[in-house]
Amino acid sequence: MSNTRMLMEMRTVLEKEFFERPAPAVAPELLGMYLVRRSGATEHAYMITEVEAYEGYDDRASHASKGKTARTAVMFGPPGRWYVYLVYGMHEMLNVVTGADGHPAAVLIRGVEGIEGPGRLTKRLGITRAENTLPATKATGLWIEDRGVRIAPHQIQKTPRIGVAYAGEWAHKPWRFVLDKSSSRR
DNA sequence: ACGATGATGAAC
DNA sequence: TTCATCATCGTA
Repeated sequence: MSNTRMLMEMRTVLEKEFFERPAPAVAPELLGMYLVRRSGATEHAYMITEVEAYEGYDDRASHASKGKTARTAVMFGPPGRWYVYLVYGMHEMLNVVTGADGHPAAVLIRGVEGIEGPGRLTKRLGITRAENTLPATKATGLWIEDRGVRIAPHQIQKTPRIGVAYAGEWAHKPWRFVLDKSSSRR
């Protein structure tokens, strides 16, 4: 079997260790990975194209900055679990918990190939708070796969996070990472 | 530019 | 128990 063929067929479910790092390190590496959804017999995979990092207690844009509560408890738990919450009374937001157990951090998945916007994404894939706290590292209902796509640094656009103007200095951190289609060829 | 729509956290 | 706020989106 050729090397190329092996790469093309590579399908590795991301493990807990992948997520056991600071969110700003994990987030850009999720670009090019595949969000995989199984509903009954059908399975769909979507390449991740837009993410945001929320890191630690001090990040005022993060829900964790208010401390551990019923909602945010999962952020304080082990890495590699889903954190799904409702915002504006109608949109479910999909996050993966990162960092060591006890350290609150997560990456918000804001977009995948063909679906722009965190609310649209969860609606299209049928993701709700029912997924909250479930592992993102088991190939059951919803998980993330490495399918061999490698993203070069010049294809990643860094910007401040969206919708966090209330967060003071933290609003300026360049912790939103977008896969830039126009720079995908060199 | 604005309203929808309900959970959350903090104040009372 | 009430209140302001919210990691957004569709319609105007």
